[in-house]
Amino acid sequence: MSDSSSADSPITLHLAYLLAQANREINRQLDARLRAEGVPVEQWRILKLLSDGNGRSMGELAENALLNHPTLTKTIDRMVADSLVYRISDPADRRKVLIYCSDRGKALARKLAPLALDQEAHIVNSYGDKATAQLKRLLETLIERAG
Amino acid sequence: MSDSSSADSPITLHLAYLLAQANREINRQLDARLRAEGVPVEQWRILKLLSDGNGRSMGELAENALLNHPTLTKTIDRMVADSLVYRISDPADRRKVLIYCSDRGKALARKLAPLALDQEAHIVNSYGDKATAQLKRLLETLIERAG
DNA sequence: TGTGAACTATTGAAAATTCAACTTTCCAGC
DNA sequence: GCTGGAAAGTTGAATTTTCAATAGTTCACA
Repeated sequence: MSDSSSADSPITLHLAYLLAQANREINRQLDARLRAEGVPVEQWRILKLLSDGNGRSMGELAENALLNHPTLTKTIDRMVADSLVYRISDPADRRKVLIYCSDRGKALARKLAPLALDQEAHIVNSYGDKATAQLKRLLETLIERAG
Repeated sequence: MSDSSSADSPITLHLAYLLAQANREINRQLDARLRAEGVPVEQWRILKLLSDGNGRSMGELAENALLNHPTLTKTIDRMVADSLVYRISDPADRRKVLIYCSDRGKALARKLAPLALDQEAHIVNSYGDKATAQLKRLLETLIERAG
């Protein structure tokens, strides 16, 4: 009988590798569009998260923007310097700092949103409506399980 | 009628975001296991790629290890310092540099492979055999289309 | 055969990220 | 009310990554 337990599959078939590869490619495309407007993807994510719901703590933002705390602190520093967002100490818990989008930040988010949607539309276009929906569903449940 | 074209979906539903999130989570888990052995994921990928086929050029490796050239050069520098791999100028094209795994590197790759497989096994276990296979298939074709 | 364009890899400076330590604030239990 | 431990954010040093420029090879073609 064949011994599949010792047949070590190439890394190109590992789930972790496939995810890294797909992520790299898709985010590279998105980054190219956004950088043409002078905005790195991390900042786009933050702007979009805030326009989905303004006024979030650093911890919440770090979690959702997929950044760890010190990185987020420094990214927010840059965005504050660019007047895209501002900090306000949370009156309900003064350990926390809440981040808000400025008008300038909101305007930028509105300008960038179509770029991101258009990129996704292009993918859906060449990849298929159903396949994309299915992929999203699978990713959502994977994240849910893994988290 | 409802105007779905202007309904801007939250970023948590964007494909690029879902991929980034899933990738972060799965790779975080893998990284935790590998770092316990003192090896960052990038180095694991390189070791595994070389054990799948020894003697690759920097360009080929960069492509497959999902690293850009200068980053790979410096990563290989570290691995050479640790005697995991070595460089040989390609006799057929002296612009190229071929990377080979040392015996030490091969031994490390053999030691690490079960960790990576075991992690995947855990995912398959909680996530389901079919769902995993389906996800992999979708990712493969997405990468193919996007590339 | 020799010249210039394209390709491969590396380098050094600049920028971003990470790690560990630190400050401030909150809260549970005494 | 105090006190000590936990939580939230920030900081500075060290590491890593990135960008732009460089050096060495190869190849097409005049």
